[in-house]
Amino acid sequence: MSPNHTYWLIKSEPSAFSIDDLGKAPGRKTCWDGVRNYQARNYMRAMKVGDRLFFYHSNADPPAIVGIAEVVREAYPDPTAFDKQHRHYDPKSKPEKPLWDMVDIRLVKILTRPLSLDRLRQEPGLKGMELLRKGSRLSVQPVRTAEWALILRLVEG
DNA sequence: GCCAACGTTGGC
DNA sequence: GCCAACGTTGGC
Repeated sequence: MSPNHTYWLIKSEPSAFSIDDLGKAPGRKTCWDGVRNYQARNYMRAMKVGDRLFFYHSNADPPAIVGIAEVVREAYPDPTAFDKQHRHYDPKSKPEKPLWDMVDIRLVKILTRPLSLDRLRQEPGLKGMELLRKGSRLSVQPVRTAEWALILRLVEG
């Protein structure tokens, strides 16, 4: 088993960008812009093409893992940080010295049966999962291989 | 809508 | 370097 992260979880509020939005995007691809947290950014920088991600709906009813995606382009500067009009504008990030990065992802599958946060909490094997940690707000986080495999088994019923 | 948890900012 | 104030996240 590789010591490097290969699995991740990314959060999105479905009212902002949902798994269905990803499914309807050209090529079922999107750039994952707008991340403005250093730890989340660093995790994105560690992503490799082919890494898989769980797509999680936060601020949703219910909050749940709703799909699987994969990394199709590794970290590169997030242009929304340079745009004064943009909601995620950050004057600290300059084109000649970008502070914030993004990756490109592609939808792999939409889960026919989403796995709710409640359901995940019922799994003893997921006790240490970052998503389930009290107060956890990281929007990009690593998922352990064992956690990934366990969740896939739940997905398959 | 509430509010706990968290990250960032800025005064000192 | 400390820490209060503030803004945001996200479950409920």
